[in-house]
Amino acid sequence: MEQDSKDKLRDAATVLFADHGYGGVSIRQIADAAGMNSALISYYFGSKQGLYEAVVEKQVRIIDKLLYQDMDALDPREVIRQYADVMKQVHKASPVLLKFICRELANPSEVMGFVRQRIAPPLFAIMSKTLQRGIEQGLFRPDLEIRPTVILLVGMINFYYLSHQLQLQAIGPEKERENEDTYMKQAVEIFLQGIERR
Amino acid sequence: MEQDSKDKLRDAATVLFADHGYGGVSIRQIADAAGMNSALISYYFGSKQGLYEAVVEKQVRIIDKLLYQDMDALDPREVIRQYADVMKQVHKASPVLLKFICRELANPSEVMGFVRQRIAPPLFAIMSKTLQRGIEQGLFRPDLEIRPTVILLVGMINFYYLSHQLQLQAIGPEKERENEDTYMKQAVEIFLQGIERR
DNA sequence: GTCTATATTGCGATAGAC
DNA sequence: GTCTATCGCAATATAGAC
Repeated sequence: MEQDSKDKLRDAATVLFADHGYGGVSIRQIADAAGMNSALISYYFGSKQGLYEAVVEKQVRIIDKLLYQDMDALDPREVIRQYADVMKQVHKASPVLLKFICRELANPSEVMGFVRQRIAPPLFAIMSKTLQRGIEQGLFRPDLEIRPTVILLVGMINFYYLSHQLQLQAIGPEKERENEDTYMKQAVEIFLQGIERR
Repeated sequence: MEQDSKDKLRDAATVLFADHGYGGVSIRQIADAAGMNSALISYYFGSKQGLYEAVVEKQVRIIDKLLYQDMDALDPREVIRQYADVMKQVHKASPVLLKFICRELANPSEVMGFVRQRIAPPLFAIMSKTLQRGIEQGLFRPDLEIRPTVILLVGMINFYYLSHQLQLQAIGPEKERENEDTYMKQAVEIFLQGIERR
């Protein structure tokens, strides 16, 4: 049962850290949620921080697996559409990921800078290249500034999921099935029309 | 000196809470940073939580003051341009605001849901109305879904500031003066071209 | 591998002197 | 209005039994 106990602890910790942050959760709460003893955290992970690192490590692996596929051969517009689609999968595969990212935006070293080091750079590299190709092919406006445009694209795609965490239904009924598909489709459309050469 | 001490405590707390979150800071750290005694926090604010509420209250007041002006008479495109401009001012007036918002996105009730209750609703109301007007005037694509488009706009504008907190320079040199003005100008341009009726 | 028990540290809050 | 001293509690981590 050794691996089983370790996994149970890490899985329970993932949810609790996502919801309450590193400092907002005690090892006893985590152990209780996992149905284990708190001493096992030191045993398996060395310390509370070691456990946190194990949690983050697993989140990063989910992204790596989904995000970094070959996209160089595709039409640049298709890469952008596919990015939106992959992010949908990422957030579905790991509904808590965004909470960790938010925490890190608020405090880039809550425990370690995993977004800054492991997530953002490869993503920005891919997208910069894609925009550059689109400009060279005459698809996109030649006056586009690459970096701001990448930030814009990434923000557009991900902010939808951020806004969801706010439970904003109260401000106006979310229309029937006005769901992530509606949003993504329209966001990508607006972005592509917005950067199109004309 | 009474008001002075109170202000010093709240100001020191603002920075620390922004950087480390509510649970990540002790009242003793706050008092030290303010050059005051920790007992004064209870004296002035009743409790640590009372102090946190005072900090948030002040942040909300900064936004209220800048954001909610009359915009009904303007060209809808102009409202969008002005929104980008006001957000520039907001983030300049309160560089820590975004950290509080991020924390609340990660944990909608760190201590209280001020974004959900006090910031988001009026903003969404204004922008929904503006888009609606633009569609009626034939300026914007009639097939726009209002709600997703508002989320898109708000995300676009604010994600730039979020990305700044990541200190992403390493991923490629930030070009000379490729600053917030460049970003805002281009983001608004792309958005407006993207939602334009054609 | 898992438990109990505990050592140690730091927390928020307050009583009371000045 | 500000300080010192301290109470009571909960935290992490660990020693040692099983």
